[in-house]
Amino acid sequence: MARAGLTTERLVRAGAELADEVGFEQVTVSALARRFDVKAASLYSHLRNSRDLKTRIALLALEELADRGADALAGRSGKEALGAFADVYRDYALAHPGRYTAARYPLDAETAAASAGPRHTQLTRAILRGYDLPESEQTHAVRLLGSVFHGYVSLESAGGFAHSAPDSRESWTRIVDALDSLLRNWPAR
Amino acid sequence: MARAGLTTERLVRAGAELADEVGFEQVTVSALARRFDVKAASLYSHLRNSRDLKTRIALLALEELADRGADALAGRSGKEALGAFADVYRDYALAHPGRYTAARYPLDAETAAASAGPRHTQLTRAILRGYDLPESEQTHAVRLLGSVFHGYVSLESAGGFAHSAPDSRESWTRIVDALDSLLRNWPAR
DNA sequence: TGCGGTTTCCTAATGCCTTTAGGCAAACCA
DNA sequence: TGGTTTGCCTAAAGGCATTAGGAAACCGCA
Repeated sequence: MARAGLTTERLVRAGAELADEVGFEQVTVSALARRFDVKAASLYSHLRNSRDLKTRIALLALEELADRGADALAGRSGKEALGAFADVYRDYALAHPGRYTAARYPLDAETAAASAGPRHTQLTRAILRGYDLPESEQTHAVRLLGSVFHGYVSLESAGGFAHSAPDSRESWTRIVDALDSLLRNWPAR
Repeated sequence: MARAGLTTERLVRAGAELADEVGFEQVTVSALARRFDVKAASLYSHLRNSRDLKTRIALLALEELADRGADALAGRSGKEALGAFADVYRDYALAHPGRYTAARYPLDAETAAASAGPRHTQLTRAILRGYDLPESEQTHAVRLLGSVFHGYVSLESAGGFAHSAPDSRESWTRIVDALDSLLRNWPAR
C-alpha cells in the first residue's frame, strides 16, 4: 500500500484548514486521519496526542497573526498603524475562524513563552510609540488594546453583533477612532 | 433502589458547579451522572442531550451575571457605575471560571434572544446615560465596553497577564479610568 | 390500604473518538 | 540487492453520547 507521506508539518497545516472549515472544537485526530485517508492510529507517530495537535495549530495561528501584524505595522505609525493592526486581527478572525479560536487555546507557561505570543505584545508596544504615553502606563495600554481587539473579534465571531444595526464594520472603525483618541489623551493618574 | 431525585434544575446547577471545578469543556453528561451516583443514560429524561446541558448552564451564567450587574448599577451613575459594573464581570469570571466560559457558549438566535443576553446590553446602555453620547454613538460604545470587559477577563483567565508586572488589578483600574475618560471625551465623527 | 398508572432510573447496545502495542511492507542506503 | 529503518496497518481497551426497552418506586384514588 502506497504511503500517504504524513509529516507533523503537513498534519498541522491540514488541521488548521480543518479548523477553519468545521471549527476548532471539531478538530480531531480521527477527522484529520480521514482527510489523509489513513487510520487514526497512524498519526501517533507524528503527533504525541490530540492536545499536541491542537497546541501546534495554536502556535501556527499565533505566528501567522504576528507575521501579518508585523507586515501591517511596517512603514506606518500613529492612528494609521493602530487601524492597520486592528484590521489584521479582525480580518484574520473572519477569514480563519478556526485558526483564530486555536490562537486562544490554553498553552502551558513555557510553550506560551516560546510562542509568537510575546511578539504580539511587542507589536502592540510598537504602536504605542506613535503616542505619548509614560512608560508606567504602557503595559496598561497594551492590555487594553489586546482586550479590545480580542474581545470585539471574539464577540463578533460568536455572532454577538450579527443581527443588529449598525453594521459591525462601522462599529469597528468608530472603536478604532475612539482608541486613537484615548491614546492621544491618556488620562493622568 | 432509592431514587436520586434528579431534576433539570438540580442537574444544571450541579453542572455549573462542575464547570467551575474542572472547566466548562470537561462538563460531560457522564461526569455529571457520576456526581449524582447515577448512570449517564438516566440524565436523558431531564436533558435533551449534551448540548442542551451546556446551553442551560450558559443561560444560568448569563442570568447570574446580569443580576449582579443590575445590583451593581443600582444607585450609581457615571464612573462609579462603570467601575462597579466592570468589577462584576471580572469578579464573576475569577470566582466562576467555568460559568463564565459557559456564558460564551454559542447559542442559536432564538435562544440568545430569549436569554439574559439582551439585559447585558440594556445594562451597558444604562451606564452610558451617565455620559453625554449622541444616540448614534451609543451602540458603538456599548460594543466597545462589552469588548473590553470580555476581552480583558478572557485574556486574564487564560493566564495572559499572569506572570508579568504590573499587577492585573492595577491594569484593570487604570483601564476603567481610561474608559471613563474616553466616554467623557468621545471623539466626534 | 391496596391498585393502576406514571415516572424514574437501570441494563443493554451501538457508534465514534483516543491511545497503545505489535506487525508487515515499502523505502532508503550501503 | 539485502538489511535496516520507518510508516502505516490491525487489534484492542477504555471513554463519552445516545437510544430502546424494562423494572422498581412513587402517587393518587378507590
